[in-house]
Order: sequence, then C-alpha cells, then structure tokens
Amino acid sequence: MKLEESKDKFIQSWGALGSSWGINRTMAQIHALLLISPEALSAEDIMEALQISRGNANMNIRALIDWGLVYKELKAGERREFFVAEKDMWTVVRNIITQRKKKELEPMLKVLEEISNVDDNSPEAEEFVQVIREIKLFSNKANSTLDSLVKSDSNWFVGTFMKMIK
Amino acid sequence: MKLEESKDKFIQSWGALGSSWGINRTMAQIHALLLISPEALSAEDIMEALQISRGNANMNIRALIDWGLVYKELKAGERREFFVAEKDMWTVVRNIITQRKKKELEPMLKVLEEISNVDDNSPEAEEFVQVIREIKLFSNKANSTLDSLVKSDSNWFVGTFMKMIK
DNA sequence: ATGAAGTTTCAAAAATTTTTGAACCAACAA
DNA sequence: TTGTTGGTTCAAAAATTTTTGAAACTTCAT
Repeated sequence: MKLEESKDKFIQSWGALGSSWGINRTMAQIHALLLISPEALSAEDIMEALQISRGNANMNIRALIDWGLVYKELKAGERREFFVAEKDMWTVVRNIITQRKKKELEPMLKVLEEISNVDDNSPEAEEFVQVIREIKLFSNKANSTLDSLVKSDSNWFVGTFMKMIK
Repeated sequence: MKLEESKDKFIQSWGALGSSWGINRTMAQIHALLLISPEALSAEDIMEALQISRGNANMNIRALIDWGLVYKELKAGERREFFVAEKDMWTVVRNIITQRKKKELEPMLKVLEEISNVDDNSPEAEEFVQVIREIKLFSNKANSTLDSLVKSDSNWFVGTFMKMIK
C-alpha cells in the first residue's frame, strides 16, 4: 500500500471512530492528521489537507485544545500558530474520559440524586425509588472507578491491569 | 418531588445520556421507561407514554432487543408482545461495550493492520508506520482489556476492582 | 493611522440522523 | 374467505448537527 493512501485511510477511520465517541468527525480527522504529521501544522495546512473551511478548522482546533488532545506550538519569528497532537494514547483516552465524565456522567448523577426525593409513599413510588437507588449506586461506582483510572498512569494501564484482571 | 415528575425527569436524562453513548435518544428513553415500569409494557403502551410513532417504537424496541437491553415477554392468551428491560446495570454496560467494541473498535483494528503494510522505505514512511504501530499496540491492549471486563462478573466489578485499582 | 496576515465568530446552508405514517405482512377468529 | 389486531418496513419529512464563508476582530509592521 502506498504511503499517501495509508495516511488517508487512517484519517478517515480515525474520523469514523471519533464520531462514535463524542468527538465529531472533523475534530477526529484533524487529530489524526496531526498524529501522523512529522511536524506541526498551521491552520492553513489543515484546511488544505482535509479540504475544510477556515471556520470549521478553527472551531475544531480550539475544541481539540480544550480537550487536551492538541497543543499550540509557537515558532520563533512566525506570527501564525502551529499545532501538534498529543501522541500518547493513554493520555488521549484519559482526557476524553475526563471530559465526558464531566459532561455526561456527572449531570446524570445530579439528576439521580434529585429524583430520589419522591415525597410519596405509595408502593409504586417505593419501587421506583428502589430502582433509582440501584442505578445511583452503580453510577457512583463507575464514576469513582473512572476517577481512579484517570489518575493512574500509562504504565500501570499497559502493565498491571492486564494481569490483575485475569 | 412528585412521582410522575420524577419518572419523567429520569426518562429525559437517561435519553440524553444514551444519546451521547451511541444509543439514540428514543432508544434510551424506551429503556428508561421500561426500567422504571413495574410491569411489562406493550408497544402501544410505549408509544403512548413517550408520544412516539408506531414505526419509531418498533424499530427502537428491536434495536434494544438486539443489544440485549430489553427482552420480549409473551403473556399467555395475549397475542401482542410485551417488553421488559434488563435491569442489572452491569449487564447493561457489558452489553453496550460488547456491541460497540464489535462495531467500532474492531473495524479500527483491522484498518490499523492494513495500513501498517506501507511498501515504501522513505524515512517519512518509517515514521508513519511507527506511529501506527504504537496506536495498534494500545488498541489491542484496550480491546483485550474490554474482553476481560466483559467476561468478568458484576460482583467482581462492584467488589474487587475498586480495591485493586487503589 | 493604515494595511497585511492571521484568528474568531456566527447566521445561514448543507449534511446527517431520527421520526413519521401509511402501506404491507402475519396470525388468528369468525 | 374475510376482517381484525398487531408487527414490520421504508420513503419522505422533520429535527439535529456540522460546515461554510464572510464580516469582525487582533496583532504587528510600516
């Protein structure tokens, strides 16, 4: 397989994967492009390579920086900004977990807390509260497990976890 | 808070959570409705409760059954079908992981395998292959970790994992 | 100041995903 | 066989998400 073809295939697949992971297609494609880019790229380079508009490029680059998946790199004597990808996959996954936990899991926990205050003592209400209680228990566990996961380091993940788990 | 209001809030939030988890809003809402439903519901009941069309209800119920998140329940002497939710959260998460692993992670692994066959020995190609190799290593690890996770049981998750992890 | 190079914003347009509803199919009772 | 109830399908419509591109803004050099 030819290099250009390979690179392109990687960018497309990474885009598809990302879009089912809460990262939109273009955002993931930019990340992919930067991952396999030997040097930092400018916004212009990215627009060119992916054939996207300036606005789109700008917004998605900002989002990637927000998520900690891309860094700004300033070159001496250059006015424009260059960008590089976070290349450590463990950090990439960790940052995504952190963002999504905050945006999705935590609001759910808040809601579960709220709705367990049902001021009604019918058997039906009892049953409802019981179901919610179990979901809450599970979610809290998941939440703190993810916290630990995020705090642990790459080395731990690739090394110990696999053995521990079986 | 009133019971009906609580239930409704739960359905809405579960729908929102689901839609950022590869399960569409309605699909997650149906699951939520069934989770907090004391008895099995018919398609008609679900359409009524969520104010959705017959086609929508049918398709999403089928998808939920496919994912192993909802079961069909046949009542003696009743021609129509009733549905109940899988209520064990660990099983729910496990089934979602299984589905998404198959639909998203595994195709990516295949692509990574393919594209590491670059028949080019320029330094640039070398570098590219190296980056892909690292991603592949990580993805394979993630894949088998998820496999173990899926095989392990609920009890293990809620009990041991937390202590192990720190 | 003025202009050039680069960045940001955001309303409108395009693309994508989800939902609808009517036609069709299947099982059964009369 | 026909009518009724319930399930399935899918093209078209609606809703949602993403992208565009032009205007506004910023920074810096002259």
